[in-house]
Amino acid sequence: MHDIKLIRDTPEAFDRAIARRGVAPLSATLIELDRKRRAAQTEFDELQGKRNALSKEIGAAKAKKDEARAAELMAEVAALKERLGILEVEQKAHEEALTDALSRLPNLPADDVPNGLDEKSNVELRRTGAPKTYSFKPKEHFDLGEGLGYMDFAAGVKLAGARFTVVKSQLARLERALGQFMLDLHTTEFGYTEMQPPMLVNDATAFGTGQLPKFGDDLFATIDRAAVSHALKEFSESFVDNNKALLTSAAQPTLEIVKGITAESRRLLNDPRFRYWLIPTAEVPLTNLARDLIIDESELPWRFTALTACFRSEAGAAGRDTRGMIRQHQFNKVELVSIVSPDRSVEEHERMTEAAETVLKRLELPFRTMLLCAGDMGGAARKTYDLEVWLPGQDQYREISSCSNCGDWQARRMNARCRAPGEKQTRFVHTLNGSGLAVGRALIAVMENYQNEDGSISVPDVLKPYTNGLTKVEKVGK
RNA sequence: GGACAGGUGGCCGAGUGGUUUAAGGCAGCGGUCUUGAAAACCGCCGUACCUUUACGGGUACCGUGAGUUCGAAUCUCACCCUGUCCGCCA
Repeated sequence: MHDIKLIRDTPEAFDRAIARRGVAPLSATLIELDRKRRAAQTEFDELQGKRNALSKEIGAAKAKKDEARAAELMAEVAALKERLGILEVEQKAHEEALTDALSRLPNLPADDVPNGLDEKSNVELRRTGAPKTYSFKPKEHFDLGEGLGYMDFAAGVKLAGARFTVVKSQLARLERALGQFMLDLHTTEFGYTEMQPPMLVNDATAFGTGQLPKFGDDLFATIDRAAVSHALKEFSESFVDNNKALLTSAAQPTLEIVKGITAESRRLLNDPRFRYWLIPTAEVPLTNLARDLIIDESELPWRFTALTACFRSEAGAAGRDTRGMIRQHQFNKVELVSIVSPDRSVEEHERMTEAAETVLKRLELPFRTMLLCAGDMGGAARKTYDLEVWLPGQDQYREISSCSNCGDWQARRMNARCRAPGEKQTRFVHTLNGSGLAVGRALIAVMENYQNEDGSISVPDVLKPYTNGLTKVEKVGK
């Protein structure tokens, strides 16, 4: 969400910045909406003030038993009423239109973010660790997984559908070890507090981080069917009662009643009260912990980490990465979230990226750090670093982490503020999030980088404390 | 799922149609007194928006939304949430 005051003050700069994200100039439209909104509000406030003053006089007149004066004043107020009603509706309409327009715009890129509209313009900042050389041709993770019998794609399809996988046995253990290792690293060495947040969230939470209103189609949603049934039953009973006339007069009374109840049923299934979104990342619940708060700046930074399942519809990715478990509807991820005062987010962004990089360094996986260009960032971000891990089976670097500084863009949506000790003025916090890391992809990276010629996978040293003696993932039995 | 109670500023808490401009207290901040501290006393102490060069002025907000009224924290309706007890449950 953007600050309309800032747009008002520097419209050209705003248009130039959103142009870098491929959005057409909008400041003129927004400013005009804002002008109408303020005009309505100013007049409304004035009339309301007049009404309040007159009402008070009525009270005084009545206390003095001066009914004639009271009646006179009441007539005066009545004259204001119509205009007041119109202005209220106008003000609300302009305000909603403005908020809606503002909440659909992506964040402005930071000054040091390169221009460009897609990943071709991303800038490689550094490479860490050199890809190993293999005396054999490295396999891709799905061949390794199926060869071991520990990655069952057919079972995933049977149980759920495409883009679901069942990971088994020693590989499942290895994935769990990866998650534990990451959480331990972030909590003990980087000061993050481990959390277990809800994986289903409401509309307000999904709006706060920017999934709604624009990107609802990328999410899975659930409905509380029992609650819907209950509401529908209550509706049906009163609906039939209220439409008894239909039963005797209409040509097709039953049809009319069925139509009414069907319409209500359809409405209830989309009622936000009964709908929960499956989180696409733990960023969503963790960041929203700050929603509607005024946090004392002495408490900041807040640093949270969580290992959760993440759910994504991958609607825009048809045909991409269909083999294997690179791109799944459900995957595990350790997420990092920081809530900081506005003057600290730049340094926190570097720190968070370092935490994510440390995971790959300790696992001794080669990777490169990318600075995303303006057009390739997510809507909430003002600046993003991607970590791309080397996959010898695929012979390329693949994204495994994305660390973003969102500035105050999410904070404005969430109304998340902070206040310096002794200060009166509140400021919007800055929010940051990063994967530390995507656990499913880390499993793939370990498999491909630590594979042996016989198809077994050596366990990285740093994971050995977590695997209960297992040092090599290999096929057991026949 | 059943029964009851409740939702007021950072916290506690009064307030059932008009001097409420939300009492009072706690916490916090400033001051007087004191060598210093405590106590006592005095003062300040919610958020957002509109307006003004500024000083200032105004409006909204008492869980949310609608309604009644000249006027709503207060009355009406719906919804949300919380607590307690009972039932069921991983």
